[in-house]
Amino acid sequence: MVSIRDVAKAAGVSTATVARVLNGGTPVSPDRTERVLRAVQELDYVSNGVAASLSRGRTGLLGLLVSDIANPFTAQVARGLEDEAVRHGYQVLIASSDFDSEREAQVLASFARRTVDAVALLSSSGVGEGVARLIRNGIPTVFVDRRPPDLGEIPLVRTDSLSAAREAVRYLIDLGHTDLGMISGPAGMPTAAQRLAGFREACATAGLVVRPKCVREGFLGTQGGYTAMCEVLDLPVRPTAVFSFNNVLAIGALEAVRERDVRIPADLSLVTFDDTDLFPFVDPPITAIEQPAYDIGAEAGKLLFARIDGAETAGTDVVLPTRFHVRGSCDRPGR
Amino acid sequence: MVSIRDVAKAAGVSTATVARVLNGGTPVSPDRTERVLRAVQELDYVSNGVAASLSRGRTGLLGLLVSDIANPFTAQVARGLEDEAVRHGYQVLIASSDFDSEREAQVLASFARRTVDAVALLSSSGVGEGVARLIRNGIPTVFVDRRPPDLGEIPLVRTDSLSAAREAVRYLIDLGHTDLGMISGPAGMPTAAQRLAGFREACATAGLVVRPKCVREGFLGTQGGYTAMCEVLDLPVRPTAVFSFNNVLAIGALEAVRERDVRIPADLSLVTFDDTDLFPFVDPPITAIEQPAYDIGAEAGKLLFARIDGAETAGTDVVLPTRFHVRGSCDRPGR
DNA sequence: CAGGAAAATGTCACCGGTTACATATCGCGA
DNA sequence: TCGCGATATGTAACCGGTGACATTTTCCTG
Repeated sequence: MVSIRDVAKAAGVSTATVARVLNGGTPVSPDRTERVLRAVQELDYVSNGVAASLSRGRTGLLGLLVSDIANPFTAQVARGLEDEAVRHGYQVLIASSDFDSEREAQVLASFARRTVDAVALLSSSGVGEGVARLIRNGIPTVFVDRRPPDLGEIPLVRTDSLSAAREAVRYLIDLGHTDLGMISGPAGMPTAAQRLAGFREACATAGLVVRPKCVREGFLGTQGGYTAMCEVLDLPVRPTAVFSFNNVLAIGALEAVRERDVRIPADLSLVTFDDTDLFPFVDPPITAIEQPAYDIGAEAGKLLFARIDGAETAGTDVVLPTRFHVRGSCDRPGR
Repeated sequence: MVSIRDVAKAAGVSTATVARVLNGGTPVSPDRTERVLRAVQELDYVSNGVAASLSRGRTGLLGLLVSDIANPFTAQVARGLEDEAVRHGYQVLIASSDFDSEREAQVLASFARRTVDAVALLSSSGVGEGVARLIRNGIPTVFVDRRPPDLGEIPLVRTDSLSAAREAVRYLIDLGHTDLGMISGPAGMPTAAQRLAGFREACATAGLVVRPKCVREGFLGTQGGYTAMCEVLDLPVRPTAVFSFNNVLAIGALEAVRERDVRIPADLSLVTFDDTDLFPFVDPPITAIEQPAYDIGAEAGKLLFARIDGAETAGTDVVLPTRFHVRGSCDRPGR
């Protein structure tokens, strides 16, 4: 492996001069500059970033902990974060946890060991100790989409789940529905709690009673949505409208619906959090709440780089707007 | 920042002993082991992975260059690769190139600088010089899905695009279609060439003439699919069936179809490469060729770790099977 | 042409683990 | 008790840039 010393020797200069030529900063005479560049060329020298990181105390790495990078929402967020990172000369280390808190802890520990310069967290549970260590080590951290309750001082980038859910459910209620159900997310997940709260609020405001059996906590993945929807549809009396926690669960829910020959929207109205390119083309087109996933990621990146550049970001929550797409999956009940 | 020397001092041992306790290998007396562990605990010591990487000459990083991590196929591949990486104690550095060859070159250069232990390439163009440098530096490399023509010796993990396309198109022909169109991908992309070749082969075998105007080269993104499909649909005589290069283009194509009130499958049959969770629920359900994206990523990982472990992998191409899902987007022509 | 500041360049300690090698310690048989 | 191999432990060079500081060169002023 050819090192900076080899280049220095070949060019007949000191390592410092080589570094100066390559990294800029202090000027170097044209003559030497050229000699160095030629040596670099001839030796096919590639500077060792690991050594540079060690010396500088900066890795140029951003850690991103997600539950599953294959989830479209997550992937969009990742992309937004990455673009922001690239803008600052950074790269992104992505790790999926599958909502496994042990795995989460491992990932955070590994981020700490690698001394990533900042961490974005888009995952599930508390990960308390892991995050605590990041904080202790002064690694800028931001939560994305959701944040454990006990970590309020760390910034969060999110959408207003509660209001968005409330509005969507109100839309159902305004259509005339009085018996609503929800395919919710895992109880421990803050966004699940918020969307459920929005659902309940809207119902309560309208004076509607929510039957407990109509609210199913789906574990994540399409399978969870399927199971939950099955339970709802197999009730002796079905609700006339269902609100889904996210698009993945909604897809599972659609499977259950199809399996039972339930007609949407005639027999059942459906609204879901999270939009998808294909929802407009589903039979019927799915009414959905769109989250600006890309922007969420980008915003998280901005926050992190602000911190890296020395700004104080504690307590800075960023709330991005949602968009409600009314399509064809809802109708008045009893049609 | 507390270092191994601090721990050594606190425990009253040498740094070597600390390293031995933490990394295993040579045994350490129980007494000292305990003192070290306590010191680690008390000082909240986190080993510096950068220093370790420099010293060991291994980073435990896998570089993954993709065109866009937000693409569902890509994200699945990434996930497969990541799971394999985790199994080996590795993490994945993901970078998107947006098919920009300059960006690709930058990413590869940065992978080289970071001395990632291996690289998986799922991107577009030649990236010739960048890849050449990886090879020169002995960094194990694998292509995923597609490989530039001049780099045959580097292993590739893929599906058999050509046959899959041929079979799908034959399915259309067997339905009675004689005037077929294709929304193809960018000409430079090997998979685009292969799928197009499969399309042409099937047509040729059946003695069908493909009208040049019916084959549109869509640049990528839904927008590209939309534009291409518009051009096809605006022909004086429309083909009766269209084969789409991938699911993203297909979504764009669906937009064009909807805009023009073309009925699928009555007026137009549609088949696309790449499946999606939602295709079964689209109106009509989309007939599609599924690629085992996750497995492709996992397989790529296996190949890389085999190389890292010293195996010779040059020339080892892995071809994974596709699955053809017949749904509702195709019918006999003229119905 | 001396003198001195500015600009260019060189030297080298340092970042923090790792590991080859040297040294110390222990156990056991003679 | 001595001696030797086996085992445990310590020492320090090394990985490859970086950048503070020292030194040299350049160039301008008087």
